[in-house]
Amino acid sequence: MKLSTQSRYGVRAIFDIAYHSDGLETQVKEISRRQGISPRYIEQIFQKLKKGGIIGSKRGPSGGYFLNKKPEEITIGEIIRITEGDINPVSCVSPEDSTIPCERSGECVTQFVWNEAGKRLKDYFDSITIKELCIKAKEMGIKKEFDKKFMYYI
Amino acid sequence: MKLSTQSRYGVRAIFDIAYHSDGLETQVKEISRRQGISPRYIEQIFQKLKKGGIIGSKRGPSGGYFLNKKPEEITIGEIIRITEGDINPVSCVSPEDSTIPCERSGECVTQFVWNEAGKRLKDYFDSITIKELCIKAKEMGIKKEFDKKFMYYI
DNA sequence: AAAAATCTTGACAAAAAAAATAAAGAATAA
DNA sequence: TTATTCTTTATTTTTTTTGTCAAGATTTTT
Repeated sequence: MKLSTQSRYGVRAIFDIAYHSDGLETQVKEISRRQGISPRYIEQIFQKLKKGGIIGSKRGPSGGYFLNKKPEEITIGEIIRITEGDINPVSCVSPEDSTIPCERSGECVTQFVWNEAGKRLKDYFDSITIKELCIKAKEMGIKKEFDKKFMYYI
Repeated sequence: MKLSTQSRYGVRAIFDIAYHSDGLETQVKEISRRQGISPRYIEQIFQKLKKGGIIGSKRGPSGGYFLNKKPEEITIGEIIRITEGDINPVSCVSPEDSTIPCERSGECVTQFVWNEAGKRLKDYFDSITIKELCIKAKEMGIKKEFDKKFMYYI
């Protein structure tokens, strides 16, 4: 009943881009340093999130990953669906597994419980956006770190 | 984000005792046959549930496992807490892991999200009892199977 | 008292999933 | 052209889950 680290890290990485770089190009290296996540692992997670349409990327110097949508348009649920596969406490009620429905479907009295639990999780995760995390972060006093490319020495 | 089979099987096994044997002594063999779960595995799960106080046991012929409480007093949440350890989508907010709180606690903006999600799951699972599963089973037309020891041939 | 049925305990093994690392390659900016 | 950064695919390691085994203890039945 635990979220995978890909989901947890994924949410934090997306938040990181939104909070520290205003959603603009951010290098894996920077996210890795700020969030304490292995850069290689972030890259792996970001490939999924990119396919999922949440982020885009640009190669080369001053490249990086950026948000494809505004923070208020990205929900936690959206991220988790991509990193986790789906949001359901059991796989026998997952839509993507519907090709192989549980063979006990007709006699399984617990099915509706798992279904309803999944529904509640989805409802909650879909109601929280990255923007709200940013607001929360500000409240918590987490310092914004501007990307070096925006810094000028005077 | 999936429940372990121990949790799913655990709930079904408890339901089985309540539904098919009215909560009285039921042999692992019978539960195994009805629910399609390996008898050894059921035994393993039942050891936890026994320590958790949900079921009791009696050895020897005509022995078996029985419910220590009425079906309406056993919640799904109770069972899952025993089989799963706790009900939380991440371990950094789990009470039992509080000895090793996440080292990023102060700066982790996602913590409250996982906390709240866990709370919603708990609220739901704690609101469903085994009795309700039994009612549901009757509605679904699942046939009650009386234990052989209550059967007399006339 | 003996035999059969049933739970008990702890260890063990197999399988699956998750987590993390690696390396060669392609694109881009300076 | 070179350094930087993402891309792709593979591999390795670790952890968790799932399941099995066997010897032992208890109780009922005969």
